[in-house]
Amino acid sequence: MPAPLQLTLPDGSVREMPAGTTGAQLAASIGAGLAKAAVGIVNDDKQQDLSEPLKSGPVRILTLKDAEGLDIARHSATAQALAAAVKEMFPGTKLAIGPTIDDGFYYDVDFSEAKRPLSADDLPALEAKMREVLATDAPITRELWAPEDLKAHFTKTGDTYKNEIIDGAIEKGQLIDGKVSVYRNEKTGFIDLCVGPHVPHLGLVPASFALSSLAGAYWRGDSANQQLTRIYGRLFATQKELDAYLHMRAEAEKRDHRKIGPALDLFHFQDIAPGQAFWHARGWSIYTELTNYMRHQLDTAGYEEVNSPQLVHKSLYEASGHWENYFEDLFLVKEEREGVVKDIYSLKPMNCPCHVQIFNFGIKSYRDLPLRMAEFGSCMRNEAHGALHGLMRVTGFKQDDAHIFCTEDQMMEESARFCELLHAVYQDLGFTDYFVKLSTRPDKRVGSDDVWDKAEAALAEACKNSGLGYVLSPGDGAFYGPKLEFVLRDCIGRDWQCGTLQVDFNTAARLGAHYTTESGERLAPVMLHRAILGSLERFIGILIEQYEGKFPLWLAPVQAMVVPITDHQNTYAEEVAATLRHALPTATGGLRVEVDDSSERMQKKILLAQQQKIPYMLVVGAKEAEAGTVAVRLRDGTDLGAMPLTTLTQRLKDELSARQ
RNA sequence: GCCGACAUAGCACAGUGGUAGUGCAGUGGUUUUGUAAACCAAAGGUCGGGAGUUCAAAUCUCUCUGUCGGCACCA
Repeated sequence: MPAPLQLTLPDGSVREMPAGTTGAQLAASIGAGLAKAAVGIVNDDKQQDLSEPLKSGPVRILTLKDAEGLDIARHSATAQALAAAVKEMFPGTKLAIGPTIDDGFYYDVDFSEAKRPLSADDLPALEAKMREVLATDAPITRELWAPEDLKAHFTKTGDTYKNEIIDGAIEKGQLIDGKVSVYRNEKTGFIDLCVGPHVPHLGLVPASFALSSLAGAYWRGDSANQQLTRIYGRLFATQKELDAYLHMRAEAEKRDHRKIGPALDLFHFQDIAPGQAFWHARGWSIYTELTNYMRHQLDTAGYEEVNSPQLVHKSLYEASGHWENYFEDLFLVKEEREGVVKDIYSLKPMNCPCHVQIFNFGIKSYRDLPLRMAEFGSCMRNEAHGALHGLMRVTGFKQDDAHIFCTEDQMMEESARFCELLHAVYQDLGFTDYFVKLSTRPDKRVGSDDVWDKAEAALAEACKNSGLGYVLSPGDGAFYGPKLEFVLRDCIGRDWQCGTLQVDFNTAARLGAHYTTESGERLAPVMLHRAILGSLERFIGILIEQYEGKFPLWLAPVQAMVVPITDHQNTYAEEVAATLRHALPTATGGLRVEVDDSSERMQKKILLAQQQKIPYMLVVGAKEAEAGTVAVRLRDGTDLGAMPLTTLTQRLKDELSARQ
């Protein structure tokens, strides 16, 4: 007689059950309600099916209220309902993989041998079919198959991608006693390869889901492979949560910088210059303020600003390695004479090789290091067309770019100082929840492994010293060195690299940069490539979404709108505007004040200023003109009442310096 | 670049083979107004570009460009 199980419940109590007890039996022994709601169980820190026997140790029964339980339901929805529905409605399709994601699930399916491709119009019917499958409440049972038998099965059903997954599992030694787990729908016999767990019966998958969109996706994430059709779905425990999620998405889309930007007259895009913003006066004032702010920050931190050429001979990029690594993305300019190409130049795709040229001018000694060289240089990259995305991913952009030339000994301190500066800047700009990615050596790279070891260790150490937690992203480094990426999130949850710190032991040496050490040796300096905002375009895109266009006073394109009540106050309004413009300096000149002298009624003028998200509305009527005051109304509707201009100026001055 | 979709007035949209529409914005006029939309009028379009089918194309087909959702890429 095997020893009974000792099961520790989440409340700390211990329950003794006979050996062989399953999760389902445990749930039933606790309560009928729990038994009905259970979708899986965590036993001994491992998720498993309710049908599996338990081991002694901690147990936690999962329902849709647990994140893991919801994940199981999402998993069953895609693998058992969506997959089965696709196979039934579209003969000839081949199933690939169907994992869960943050808000739901997707399934990748090969439609190349189906009668026609899947279109978004098919989603409602597909979703209805899923609901039919779920409504059968079919039991889902786990089975272990010999790999060869299972491969024969999938060969028969045409799902040959599954066989590749099985082969991969064999290779990685992931079999369970030489077998592979599958899940079977007991009513239809549909079988999907899966490690599980799954809900015990389909009735437990909530009806609160929706197929949301279609996309292309490469098999195994490799563009050399077949492209599959990815079907996305969202699933939550209750309809209320699904509705709340969809509502949140709809609200988030209103913050989209691609909508707000043109609506606020900040910038626009046009076919004649894909991926390059036309910056309007109002958008450019933000650009100017931000650049000016960064310039001050860099100056204080001991950087010197330079400017390098726009169009550079290809030999520089051949020497740096960029020609080989990014040839496709260079904008080339051919110099032709009488039909013969004499020379090829490239629009500058990044500043670093040019900065090395400046470094190389004259002999450098260890006394010159660290040398911090900054440039708000204009760069052009011919990005893959499908990659372009508003201001976030563009072909033409400027960065708050700088390269720190330093000795190996100085590298750590410089990295720490950079992380500190970045943090201070992000705080000023209202970003506190950025996250950090450490991207390590890619397959295609230059330099020896021990140099990479050193560079990667330096970045990890820098994070540690600055108290930054990071996510490791293996293989995502630049070809010349590893990098820290400082990532910000846009309104619809997409992540964008903004700041970066890269340790480069290769480029300086490749381009012949060196300095004389104390002992008279000639050594190549270490280069730290770093940016805080990253692409100004991208950063402004993020800022627009962060503030929903309601910029803090110092960044606001129009900082105050003077609203005369009748045209008798137009002259006074102009005087007020002129006084304020002269009273307070900004990066674009004086305070950015406009007067709405249109013949609209005041109510309409306020509405328009509000829609333009102008922080201050200064209403002037006969009373104000008489008293030499303005009636101050804020963007949020607050009425501060009438005040003398000097009071207002002080208030604005304080607000500007606080950058709020 | 790849898969799927989309492109109609400045903006938001309607129009599925037979005379190109609505609202807002813009323009002209009237109104002189106290904290989120005054009134009237006229105007505004090579229906993204090109080719084709048809008596006839915004509408169907092909192609190019751009955009959107993803994938891949991101120095």
